[in-house]
Amino acid sequence: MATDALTIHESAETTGWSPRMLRYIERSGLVVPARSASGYRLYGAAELQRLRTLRELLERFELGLSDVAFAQRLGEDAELRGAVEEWLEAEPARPEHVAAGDWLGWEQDKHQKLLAAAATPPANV
Amino acid sequence: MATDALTIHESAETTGWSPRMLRYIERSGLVVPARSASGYRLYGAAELQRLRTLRELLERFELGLSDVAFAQRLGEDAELRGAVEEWLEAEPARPEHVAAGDWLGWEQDKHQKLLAAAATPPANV
DNA sequence: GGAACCTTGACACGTCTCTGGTAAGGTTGG
DNA sequence: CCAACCTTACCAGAGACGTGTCAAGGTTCC
Repeated sequence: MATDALTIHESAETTGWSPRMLRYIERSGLVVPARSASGYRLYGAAELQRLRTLRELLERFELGLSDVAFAQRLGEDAELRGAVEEWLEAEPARPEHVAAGDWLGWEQDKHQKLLAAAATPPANV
Repeated sequence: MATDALTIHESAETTGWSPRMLRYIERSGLVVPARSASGYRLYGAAELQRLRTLRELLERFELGLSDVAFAQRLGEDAELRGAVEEWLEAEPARPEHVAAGDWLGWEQDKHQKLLAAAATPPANV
């Protein structure tokens, strides 16, 4: 039945994660494999790739699974994203070269940031 | 600006945080107050407001300081943001062809639908 | 039918987050 | 000068995160 779908142990070997962690990652909502009729996890090529890149991502930036999970939540929950964005935009006294308003512009669409160009950050204190 | 700047204890009282937490929040990079010549923390009106809204933000969405800190990091580190964004954009469990081995266990993903209908129509491949 | 898988659930341990303390020492202002 | 602030630094404890392991029970397949 399963064409190229791997079981959890096979997936573990090819991705570098442990079976335990694959279940944990699934629980955290980051990589959710399909299931066979009897409930076995089936990891397809997409999931496997995702698991490998996830590994790289975490190591490269020293992130935790919870960080990526939160980022995902940000991408899914517009209300949350808006609230966080709003809070962060009220940058108090941290003058970096940060473009306020643009940053969380993921979920691609276009690059029409009307407000970014208009409002100029205040003369910092 | 020495006029309306509060000390850490005063700020604690007006924001609801404890002095201890104000230092912790500063350490996490979320609200960094100015310092007096001798090193005393000086919270201005902007910081105080930020602290209050931070409180609301955390409670309203059940976030942790680390979550907001990570969001801030996302906003500042373009490379990180790009990497995370890229990872998230890769289709996670969007089964078009996965529907072959259909299983009944596909349950949650509830608010995904709700929010999809609410505000973020795009987000496709 | 039995070996070799898979599933969920639970115990466990180290580390981190979030808070609160306490201690040792500098600042401030009456 | 001294009380009342402030500072940093460390101990502590509940809870979450990241893993491993083990148990009891279904599936698969030869």
